[in-house]
Amino acid sequence: MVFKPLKYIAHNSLSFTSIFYRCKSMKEFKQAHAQLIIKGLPHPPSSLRPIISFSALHPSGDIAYALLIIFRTSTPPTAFLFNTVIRGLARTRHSDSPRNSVLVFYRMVEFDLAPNHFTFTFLFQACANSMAFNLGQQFHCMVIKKSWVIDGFIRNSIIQFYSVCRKLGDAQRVFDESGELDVVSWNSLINGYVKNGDISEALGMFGKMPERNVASWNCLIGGLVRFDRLDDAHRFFVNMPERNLVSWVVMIAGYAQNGMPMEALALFREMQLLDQEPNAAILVSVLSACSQLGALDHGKWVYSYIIKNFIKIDLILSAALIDMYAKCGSINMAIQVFSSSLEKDVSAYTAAISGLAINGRSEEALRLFEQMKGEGITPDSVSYIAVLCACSHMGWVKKGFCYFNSMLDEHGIKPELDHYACMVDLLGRAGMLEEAERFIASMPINPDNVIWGALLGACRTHGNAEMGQRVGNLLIESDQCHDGRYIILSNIYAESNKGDDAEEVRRTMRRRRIKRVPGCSSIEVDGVVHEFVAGDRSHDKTEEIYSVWQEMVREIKNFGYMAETRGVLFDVEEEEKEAVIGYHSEKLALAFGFICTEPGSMLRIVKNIRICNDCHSAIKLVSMVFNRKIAVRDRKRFHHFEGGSCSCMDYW
DNA sequence: TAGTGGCCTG
Repeated sequence: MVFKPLKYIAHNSLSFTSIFYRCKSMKEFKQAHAQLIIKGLPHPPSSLRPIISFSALHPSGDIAYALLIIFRTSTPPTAFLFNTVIRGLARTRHSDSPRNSVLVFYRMVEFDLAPNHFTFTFLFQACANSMAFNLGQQFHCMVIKKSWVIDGFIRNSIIQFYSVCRKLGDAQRVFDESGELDVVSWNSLINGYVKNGDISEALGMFGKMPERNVASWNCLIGGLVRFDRLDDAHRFFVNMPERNLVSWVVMIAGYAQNGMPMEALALFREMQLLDQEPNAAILVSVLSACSQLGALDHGKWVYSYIIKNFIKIDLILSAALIDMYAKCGSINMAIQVFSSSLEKDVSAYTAAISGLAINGRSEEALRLFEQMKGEGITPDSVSYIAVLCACSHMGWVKKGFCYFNSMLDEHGIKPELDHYACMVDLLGRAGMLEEAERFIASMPINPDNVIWGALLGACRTHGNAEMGQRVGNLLIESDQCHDGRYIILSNIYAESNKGDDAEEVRRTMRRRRIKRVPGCSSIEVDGVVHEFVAGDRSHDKTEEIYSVWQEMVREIKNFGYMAETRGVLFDVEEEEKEAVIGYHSEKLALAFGFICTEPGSMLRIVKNIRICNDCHSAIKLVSMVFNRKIAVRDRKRFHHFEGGSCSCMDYW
């Protein structure tokens, strides 16, 4: 190991103290400390303080080292030093931390050092951070029994502790019994109600607060976001007297995590216009919004912002970047970010594996999965979703089952509903419908509608009307509000020439007032995301879009394009059916892309539902005839069209 | 992000 030489040579303990304060990492720090020891210099209290503070509190610190110094040096320890170690343990959200905090606390007592206000605040924090209810309760009893004066900090730590442990009755009692409450007491309790699922109580308390600070508003906004009340959250956000970085994080992350990526980006833009510097947490949410939208230009901008501003790419940010590039269809860039990360954890690997899988590079995905295991990184339940997804996209049934079985056998990971859904998808796509149904029957947990939905989709793909009808009706009755299942069932009927049954399903849908979520495609041009629905005429360039597409159709018809009208329900002439599917949203987005971009450049389209057969074959031909690379991301995966073929090899 | 410290919001 190579150590950088010390910049300053110290000759007495006091000058060492100033060196300790300048250290940037634990490695550097230990090197300086070693010099002090080698020189045989003493550890006066003034030099012990920075030694313990650094080792116990610095992000690269080493709490065991701090304890070793306390116990091994001849200088008698002080309550401050013990408090610092307890504080360090309380902050680390590690499962051992409360137990270790208590052990350190007992050693402190053994040294005849009396705990003080700081000690208890840190101990309650440790218990809260690790949800150690019994332990925290014992400390609460101890404080009362010893008639310890409970100051504002201790009281608030106790309220916070009970709130975090979801013991709202206890938290409320401490709150009610205290004569002197401050804004932090209110915030802790409000947050307790939010985390406990009681948003109305939280709102009520917020209304009654004698004074509020920015954290009070943030607590409430965070609560509303948790309850999917994004509009209410935004109203509070707009009206709050002042905002801090956390306010922006709460709101932007709220949008990004609730499927409102456009709103997340709009708010991020507002933040920039106000010259507010984003932090890594905000950039992670912005990247997630870019992933959802497939907005590669926005994502690239975030990446260059990170580089330009020397923002540290930690494990979370690195996984977010990999995910963004992969979900925007730029898989090579995703792999580049992955390869250049110095540190890789299971999330980074999983983002890369899943990225390769959805981009049709399943072999590499599985190779990377094996490499990850080879590096000694244990896969988690999410990695297995990515792996099963890779198998499913290629129809690798046998391999899929091998991995599925290895989850429990090799890593003790119990398959969850998502994994079973992947397996049903794998069997269903491969046309093994009977096997898929038997697999569902053999599941040790109750199958949910996602699983039956996967089977229903497969019934349509493989034209099994009998099973489709059975599964479709079961699904529709168990969840009457899901529009997609009605559509698939009616399509199954339509495709097996049962027009009356198909129409009946549509009638039921209308009777139950089920609103159909429209198929919607977006394309990003010059950093602006343009959205289209089927038959959309709302765009400024509508006339041009339609005429360009008609021209393109004429062209590809010369190369054998025939409109695939099998799935179109309406009882109309063939020509009209062509018109219905002729303006699917992805086709409009594609035509718009042709208008606005240079010939030969790549086009990226994102669709909210699965691409239909007709669009798939039309775009294949467009890629060949017009010599364009076109990437279409549908609900499940990417289709990379080039030279007349698709990366999915027509298996999707 | 550590300097005799502590409670609330991500």
